[in-house]
Amino acid sequence: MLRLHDTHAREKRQFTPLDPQNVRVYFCGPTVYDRAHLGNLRAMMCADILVRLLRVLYPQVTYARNVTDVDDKITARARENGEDISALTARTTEAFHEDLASLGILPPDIEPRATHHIPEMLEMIGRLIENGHAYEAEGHVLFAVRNFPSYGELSGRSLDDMIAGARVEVAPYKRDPGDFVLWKPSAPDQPGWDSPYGRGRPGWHIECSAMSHRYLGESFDIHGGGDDLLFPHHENERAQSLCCYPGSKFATHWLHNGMLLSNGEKMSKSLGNFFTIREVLEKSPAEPLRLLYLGAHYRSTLDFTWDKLEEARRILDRLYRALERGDAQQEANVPATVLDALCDDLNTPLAIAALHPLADAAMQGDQEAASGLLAAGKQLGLFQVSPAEWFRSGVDASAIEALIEERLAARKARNFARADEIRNQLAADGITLEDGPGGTTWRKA
RNA sequence: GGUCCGGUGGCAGAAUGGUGAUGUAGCGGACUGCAAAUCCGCGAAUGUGGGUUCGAUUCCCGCCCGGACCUCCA
Repeated sequence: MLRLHDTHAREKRQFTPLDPQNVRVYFCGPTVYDRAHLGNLRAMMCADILVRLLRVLYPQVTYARNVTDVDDKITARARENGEDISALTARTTEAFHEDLASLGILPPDIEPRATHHIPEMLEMIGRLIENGHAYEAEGHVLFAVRNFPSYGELSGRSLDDMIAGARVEVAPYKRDPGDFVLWKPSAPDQPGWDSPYGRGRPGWHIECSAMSHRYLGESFDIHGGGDDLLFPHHENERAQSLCCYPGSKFATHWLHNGMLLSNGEKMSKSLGNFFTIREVLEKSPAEPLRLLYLGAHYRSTLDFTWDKLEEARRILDRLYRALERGDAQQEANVPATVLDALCDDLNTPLAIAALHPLADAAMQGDQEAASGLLAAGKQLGLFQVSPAEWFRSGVDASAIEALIEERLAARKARNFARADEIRNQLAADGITLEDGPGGTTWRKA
């Protein structure tokens, strides 16, 4: 029994799928003009936790996440780089996939690209013009917000308030300042497709409406993305889709994740607190980053700091140690404490807190607890490697073991000076020794 | 300016109309040749002023502070 906060209702609601045999989820994916940054990762992580949970609760989940591969930022970047647009988007998409894969984020079932769905978008635009929700003006096609009474309902703002606070000049061809572009004309050096309105390219919002419709139908279960997409992107998607397919529901649940800050401020290149996923993964294994994200509820603002990443690594050290000591076995069930936490609006901080008593028991040799811990961690996308890999991969084990042997001999001879010298030498190389009743073990510090 | 969200121990972070999880850090102890790891124990928090209530951290209002969005940023 899953409860999710629904942005539209502004409260937690019991999740009831339209079709319990096939839960359908759409998340807004990346615009592929540059490497993904830590902020982009937040939404992808949120979707990952959601989909992983839905997969244990329902027999089938169809998860679609688009790639926006036509956009003025892409055009501009390709020009700067002196690179073909298609080369830029292909390269960036591949990098995006690599970054997410290293964090254990499961790929979507369907990953539609905007440029492959121009006909679907034009089809929707045509219908919207026909039924009076859109109009042509100076080569543009615009959506008429005033013809859609519940415009603003999703994001909780009134059209009049928005216009009062507007800080951008309104294009003269708009009938209403709130109208937004479905299709816009392309200059010869901009990407474009032939259409009844002339050669042009789609507005941003229409692609998600067209692709969600194509793959998930007129009505589907969950639509998600970052909080910053709520307005205008999701508001506009909803307006387009509902007007295009009267009687449909579009998304029945809306999920929005909070923003990520870096050192207390919004990431920006000039502040020096802007990090791509790649940059972080060059300095840290991936799992601490995942744990850092999961340590905050998805709807709250999350502040990324290197100290938190380090703390996450220490927590993982302890959890992996518990798995090792408890000799965790695969394929146990996820303990109810963890599953219940996730079912309460994806409460990952509570789920992680529930890991610790399992770790305590596992530490004392409780294999059932250790196996439960493993299953729980895997449900959260953690424990992608074995404890042995976590603690001891990537270094020359035989050299270390030789030194351990030498140190053992020194200790037997009560030559502690030599024994400590060896331990300090290994410590300097990032290796920590642990003398236990069963002998000496080692791990990466 | 408009709309919205949030302010919990040193730090992170749950929960709740009635004794405020968990982690991390700190401190003390056990264990250890000394460490590391582990175990035991300790101290430590609901921004502020009102209101509702037998009782508020939780609900309501004001204030202060932080953040997001306001036409293409996850």
